Amino acid sequence: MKSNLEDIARAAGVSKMTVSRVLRGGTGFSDETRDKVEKIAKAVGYVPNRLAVAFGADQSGTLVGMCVPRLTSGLFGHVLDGVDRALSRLGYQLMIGATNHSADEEEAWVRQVMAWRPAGLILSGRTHTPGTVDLLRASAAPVVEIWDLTTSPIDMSVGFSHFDCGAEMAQFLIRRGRRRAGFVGALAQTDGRGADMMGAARLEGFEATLSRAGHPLIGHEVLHDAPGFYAGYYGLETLLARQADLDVVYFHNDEMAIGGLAYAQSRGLRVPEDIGIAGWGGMEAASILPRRLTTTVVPTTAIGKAAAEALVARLKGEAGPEVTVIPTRLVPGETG
Amino acid sequence: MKSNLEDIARAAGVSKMTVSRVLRGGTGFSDETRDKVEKIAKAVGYVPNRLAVAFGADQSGTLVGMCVPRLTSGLFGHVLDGVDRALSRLGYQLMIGATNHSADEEEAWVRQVMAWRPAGLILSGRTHTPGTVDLLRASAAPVVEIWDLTTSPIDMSVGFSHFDCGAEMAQFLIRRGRRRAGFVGALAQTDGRGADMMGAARLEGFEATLSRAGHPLIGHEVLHDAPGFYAGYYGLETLLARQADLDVVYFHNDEMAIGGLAYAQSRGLRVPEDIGIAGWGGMEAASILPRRLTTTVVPTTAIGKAAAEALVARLKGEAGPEVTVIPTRLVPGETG
DNA sequence: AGCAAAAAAGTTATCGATAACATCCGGGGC
DNA sequence: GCCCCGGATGTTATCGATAACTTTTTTGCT
Repeated sequence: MKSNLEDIARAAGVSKMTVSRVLRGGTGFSDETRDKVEKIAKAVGYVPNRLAVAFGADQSGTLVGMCVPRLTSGLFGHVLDGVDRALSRLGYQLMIGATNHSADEEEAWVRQVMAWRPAGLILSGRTHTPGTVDLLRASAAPVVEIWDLTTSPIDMSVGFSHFDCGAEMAQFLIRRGRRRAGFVGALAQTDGRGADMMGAARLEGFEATLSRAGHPLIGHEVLHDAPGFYAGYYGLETLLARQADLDVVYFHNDEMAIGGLAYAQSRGLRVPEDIGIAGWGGMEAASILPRRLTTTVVPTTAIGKAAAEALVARLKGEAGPEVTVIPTRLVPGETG
Repeated sequence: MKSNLEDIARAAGVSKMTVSRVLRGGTGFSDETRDKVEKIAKAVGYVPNRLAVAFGADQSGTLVGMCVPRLTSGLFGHVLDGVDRALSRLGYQLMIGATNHSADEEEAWVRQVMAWRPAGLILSGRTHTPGTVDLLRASAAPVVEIWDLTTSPIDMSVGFSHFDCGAEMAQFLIRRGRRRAGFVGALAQTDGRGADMMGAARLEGFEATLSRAGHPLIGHEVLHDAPGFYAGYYGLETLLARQADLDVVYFHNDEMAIGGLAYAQSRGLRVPEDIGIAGWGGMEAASILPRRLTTTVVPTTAIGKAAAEALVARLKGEAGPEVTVIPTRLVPGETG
């Protein structure tokens, strides 16, 4: 059923080349020829073969690969949306993958995708295997690393500093009079190798700033579990069993913070009077809560959009920015 | 930097064909040749060119296109995750797109993707433009329609019946003694053409069952807004302004139901004593609530997995099931 | 009319992998 | 010694679009 340029050319009594020129809207043909070719192309339902075009050019031209840690993350869903809106409007196709927080899975994905000769890639995070870096450097495709900012990106970087997020939250909580802070985090899924803590830089920034202010971190609990509601609930339970005298707890993300909030309520602890709760990420659903969660809002869609735009600029030969900072915003709320 | 079979062949002193045979793990070469070729391929960092393979075969072989209404939807994020896990394990690549609830945008996306000659497609919903259907029928690629079940799918269908979801909820609420039900929904984004109500079949099933039971739907409010927390909040406000005597309200989804819950609380209405609230979808974050939301849980990941498996079965020439029903589950909760 | 210039159209080569077919070579059977 | 067989390897054609180039036709001008 599929027809190609030659079929149309034969039907129109012209050459393939003329058909190609007409359908790409170039010049070098008469109005009469154009009408005839366009009519036939429409009649036979011609669908161009990008495989052939891409193969001939030895690069896909309009294929962009994007890899995120998890497809089920609300935050990355919005990043993906920002990228998709910006790219699809310009005729690019998006090939996606998930690392499940494993650098090895990322390498496997990059290897698969490179076989399609993508025009560009968007990766999440700044930690990659040496094999991944080799693959990327060997190709001419521009790469945007999003989320964690890198001062020395492979190519380009769009995001924010997790360290600064943690530091800012520490400062804020100290200003609000908190003196005995704890932290509840989550481990990324292991993959044989040691598991990294997710958003570890946030804890570092938090801890360093607390120490500098003279009120060091009292305790922390890192769960080996998906960073969701239940991990927050049980994480706070475990942490308080060890350190009952905390006056504020900083959570890995809003879902976990909400879980912590639920635990505090179940124990009869008043928030924020008895204990403060702070999250991170700016989860939409947090607006469910009767009182606004103290958190850091991450402009996810803007990151996706900026990443797509930086990539496209580079693809068009313009000198895109090497590092784009998308500032996060601490939202005071009523729980911290 | 990129090398091809010929480079390796030259270095190894053999022909391209022999290299191809070795790297694909076939037969017809000596151990000595295999070792030499494999060593060189690794040394030069050979990455096969799937563009060339796909082009030669006149179909991509391992490229699957998937289109969802919104990338930011938590439910579809999980569907996407189910599909990705099932497919990436088998070496397929996933090309995604979003319709933003517009059949025309879906057609545009399908047209773009067909140019890549995908091995198969996964679409969401059963409403497509005639142009989309033509494109799909003209290609040999198998198509899985997910989410809404269709009795007459283009090819295959995996999902559940929205009508039945609505009907089941109506039965449940009547059993709980509700007699004056209302509904709050949301319009899909318009695209010039008339906007369809999202999940319209759910309202139909709800309404039909209520009528049959002798307690017809009293009122409904359909907002022209994203189906989120605020739409639920203001939707209930508007509905109650017109019909103050409702004893239960069924919402388009859990986000909206939670918004409705917030409005009820702000008005001093007791839930479920003064008014019942029911949602749909099984949003994870709903577990945040002090009392469990009455809702219908949709097994999103299972739908994605089943869709991927049905597609792969068809691609392997097996006769996959035409229609796969993934049952939803009504969760009673304490709000309805 | 004649001729140059521009417009319209055609030809050829190319991209990488692979199926299908062709060839080469050594060893065993007669 | 010759022939056949089969394992190892090489050769050719192919897929669709397009860049670069060439040829043909038309137009405009004197």
